[in-house]
Amino acid sequence: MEEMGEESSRYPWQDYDLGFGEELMRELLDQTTTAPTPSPAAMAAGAASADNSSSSDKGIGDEEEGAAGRRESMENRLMSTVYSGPTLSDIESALSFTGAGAGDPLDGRSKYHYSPSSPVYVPRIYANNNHIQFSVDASSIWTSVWKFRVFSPEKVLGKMENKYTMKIKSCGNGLADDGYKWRKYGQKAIKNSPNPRSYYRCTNPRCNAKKQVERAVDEPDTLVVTYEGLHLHYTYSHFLQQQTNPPPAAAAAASSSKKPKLHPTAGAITVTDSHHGSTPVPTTSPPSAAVVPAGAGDSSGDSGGNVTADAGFLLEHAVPNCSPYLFDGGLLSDAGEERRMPSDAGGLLEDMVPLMVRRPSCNSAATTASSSTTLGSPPAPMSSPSPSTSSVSWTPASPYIDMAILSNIF
DNA sequence: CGGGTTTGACCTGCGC
DNA sequence: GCGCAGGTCAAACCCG
Repeated sequence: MEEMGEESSRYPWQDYDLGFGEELMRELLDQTTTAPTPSPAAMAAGAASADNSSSSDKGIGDEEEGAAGRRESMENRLMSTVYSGPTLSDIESALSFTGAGAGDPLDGRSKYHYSPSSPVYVPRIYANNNHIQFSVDASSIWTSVWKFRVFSPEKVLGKMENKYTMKIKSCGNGLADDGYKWRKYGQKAIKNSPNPRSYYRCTNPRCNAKKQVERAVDEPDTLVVTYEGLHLHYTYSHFLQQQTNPPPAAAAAASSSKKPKLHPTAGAITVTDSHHGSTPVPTTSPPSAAVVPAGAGDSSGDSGGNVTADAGFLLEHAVPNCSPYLFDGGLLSDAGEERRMPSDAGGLLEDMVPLMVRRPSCNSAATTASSSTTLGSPPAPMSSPSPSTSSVSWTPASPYIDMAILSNIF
């Protein structure tokens, strides 16, 4: 409790930058700011739906829906072509928990506000230079700082670039396992930084995903991880998961015998929350749902069913729920309809992005999204307060493929 | 022996 | 063109 006060002052907010082109950004902001309101309410409603599923997200009037629809359409346009980083709802979902009596350090510039009564966090959006910045109040949750940036559309589309950076609070020397196997192919001293940068490449031969890992200069216990490229295959964890979904114990046993040597010195990602304090999460094992079944990534025994998301990289296991706004339903889902890949997909292309980014199965009703080329995720209000819907339920039958991404690939 | 890491060399882009 | 810094390569090494 006390330490959280201290921690929260260190990381009162989690910001998400989207480096869109200026013009697009302006357009989006126009849409956003001129919308007759509802967004905050809608968002709050969506957020609140974690508890009172469904009814709240229907409370939006037609007028508001229209405005929201336009905005979402624009957002969809942007996001479907540019974005493949962590969705806001991913993060927000991960952050969701009750009883956050946080203050609001960004009141002046915020557009959407944290609702004290809401069990989850309501993102806010505001312009910051050439970036649209989202913030999720995380002051009383944990000390992790997430930050991602997607570069301008022209870069992304033109060069298949797809970068985003995250800061991950961790302890120990290890790296968080994000579900993929990485091979280190280089290390380089970086100017003005005492910490070397390590270069990793996905071990899958047909995948050119890469990541860079370095320690933050000012925060030695924070890892700065930059992902680049797209994964064209399942996560390692997913294969394990598919082994007939063994019971957790068996799965854990199986996984331990096959545990890949990813980062031998890995410590743990530690996320501190006001309820449980630091919760180290093993990072060397495949964080598969089979290994870390629903709830394993959670607060292990968190009676309230509140997700404390004690694994920085294991968000999908900790909190797979989705909420239906902004980067989630509005931006990243397909008109409220789950897009499913044929079940004979054969294990390809389920994961286009790292675990942290992906969205596990969201099976609830949808919001108003209209885009058909989205990354993502069937919108799902956070109707389930428990973290029970983890990647366990995310079977090959319901992968999410962004057609925009596919078009870039092929 | 296979797979991963280490590390110096090499390549490339960019600013001057 | 030159130098610098970041990114990549690949041989040597390590480890289970």
